[in-house]
This record gives sequence, structure tokens and C-alpha cells, in this order.
Amino acid sequence: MGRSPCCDETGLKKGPWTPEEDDKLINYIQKQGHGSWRALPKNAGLNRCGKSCRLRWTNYLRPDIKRGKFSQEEEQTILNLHAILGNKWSAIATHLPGRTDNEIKNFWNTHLRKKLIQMGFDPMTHRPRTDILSSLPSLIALANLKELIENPTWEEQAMRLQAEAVQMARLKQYLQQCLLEPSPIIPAFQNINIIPSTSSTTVQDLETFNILSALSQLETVELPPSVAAGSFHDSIPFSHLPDLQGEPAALVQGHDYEAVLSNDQSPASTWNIPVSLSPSPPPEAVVATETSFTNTGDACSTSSYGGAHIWSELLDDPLFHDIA
DNA sequence: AAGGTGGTCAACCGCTCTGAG
DNA sequence: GCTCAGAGCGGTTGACCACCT
Repeated sequence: MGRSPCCDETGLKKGPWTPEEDDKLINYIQKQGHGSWRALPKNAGLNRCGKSCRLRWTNYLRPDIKRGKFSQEEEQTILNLHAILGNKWSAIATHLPGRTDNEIKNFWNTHLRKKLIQMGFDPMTHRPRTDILSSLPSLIALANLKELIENPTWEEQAMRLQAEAVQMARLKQYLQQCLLEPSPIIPAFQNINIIPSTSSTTVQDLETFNILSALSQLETVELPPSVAAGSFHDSIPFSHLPDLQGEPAALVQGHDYEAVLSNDQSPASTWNIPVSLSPSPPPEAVVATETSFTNTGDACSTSSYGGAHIWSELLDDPLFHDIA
């Protein structure tokens, strides 16, 4: 399918529009309307293809176009709509008066997409990224390498790695059980939906969640007998994480998105993009989570593994970003 | 001051959709 | 139902600009 573009016709001008061309186009459309776009350039005295004229008019010259920076409300609207519609820029644009699909697309690609990635969200599914899982072995190797560099003796390394292996195995076992057993959802991941809310989900929440999600899917660690006994699980007072296998909102096909948009309790997505993309103080739930690990007092304590700062150091490491 | 790098955004390209004949 | 022209859409490009080294 597909036709050769009308601009292939030789002699037609391409590239940036001059003020004179803009004036011609505006004057013609204001007097005659655009009618047939293909016929327009000839009638208006423009050496352009109709397609180029239409684009220039709809994206730049139209009188009702709102220019300038996107407001917080517009930004949030785009995020919410994109979670439901995906890259349907024209559909998104219909909900933002004065904004063009091209403008929204550019804004998404240059701002919002990057923000979501930085926060650990997959910009396409609006869910926390799980591709970190594929690089987890590298991540662990990196952590070990870091330790090797900082701790010169091999005996220390052997003992440390052994302890870490036990910790990771236990953590994995616990998280697997958490994922399998229905139990109350921890506050940090409660009430998750695509509609703006006052939820205080933070970057820290997401990083924590990503790490926990990654660890929960570890498949390569041999479990020591103490884990199999189940004592570890019993000692941890927080519960299971959201289902990661659900349908990504952006992939919902054939959905009546207008109905979804008008429904505050939309089931189309179970994830909440934070209202503000700026960091906020960590919620109690996350603090409680870290405390829970530390207070167990056994090998699963994050403090004996280096604590949360090891992970945050790692996550900030340029090498990790390359891997991720 | 000059070159390099990254961000932004207008415009283009190629494909799909739609409706008329 | 088929074909084709026109319109529309989303992805990509490239010029321009600001900032950094």
C-alpha cells in the first residue's frame, strides 16, 4: 500500500516556511477555506504541496492554537490519556484544546517520556519497568565487583559473598511466597490507578518496588535448608506486591476509551502515575519496609548486605544505567 | 573563542484510513 | 466488492539553539 508522496512532484518547495508563504496561506484559507488541500497551493499561489500546506496550517498557523509551555494540568492529562490510548496523538490532542498532535508528540518525546524512564516507569505501558530483571545478573556481578574492589582480602570476599548468597536466596524465597499468597497490599502500592490522586508514590517507592520485583523473580539461586524451613517468611511482616502479569493499559485494544476517560474508577489500568513528577518525602510504607528487613536481625537484614545505600549507589552508577 | 553535545521542534516521509465512483 | 484519490496519522529527520568543555 501507500502512494508516492505528493511532494515528490518536482519543483515544489520543501523545508521551512517563509513569512510570505504563511501570509498567502492564511489569507487564502480565511477567505476561501481550505477546501481540497491538493488544489489549495495552486489556488493560493503557493509553490508547495497540499500536504505541506495542511501541516503548516494545522500545526502552526491555525488561529486557535495555544502556544507556549504545557501546564501541569495539561501534562497530567497527557500522561493519563497516553496510559489509556498509547501513541494516539490526534486522539490525545482532541482532549487538549489548542494543542496539536505534533506538539503533544514532541512534548512527550522530549519531556514526559524521559521523566517516566527516569522514574522507573516503562513509557509505553506506564508500569514500573521490569526489564531490569534481564540485567539483574549483571547488576549482582557489578555489586560483587564493587565489593571486590573495595575489600582486598579473598577470605573476606568469600565470606561476604557466601553471606550475600544466603541473603538473596532467602529474600527470593520470601518474595516468591509474597507474590503467590493473597494478603493485604502494602500502603505504598495501594490505590493504584491511572486517575490523578493524592497518592504520595515517590521515586523511592518505585526504585524499591523495582528492586523487589527483580529479586522476586530470581531463578538461579540455590536455596539453603533454612529457607526451605519457612522461618524467614514468617518473620517478615509485610505482604505481597501487585500483579505484574496484567494487561498493560496502553495495550488494551478495542476499548471504549471515551467511557474509560469519563470513569474515575477506570479498570483500564491498575497503575498510578504520580500526580507530580517531582520527588516527595518517602512515605511511611517504604520506611516501614526497610525497617522490617533490618529488624529481622538475621541474614536477610539489608544492613548486613550494605543497606539501601548500596542499592542506591548502584542505581546511580553510570555502569548500571548502561546495563539497564 | 571554538568545537562538541544534547535538546527542541517544525517539517517531511511513508503508511493507513476513508469515502466516492 | 474493488479501486483509487485525498486526508490523516505516527515516526523520523534535520536545522537551530543553548549549554558545556
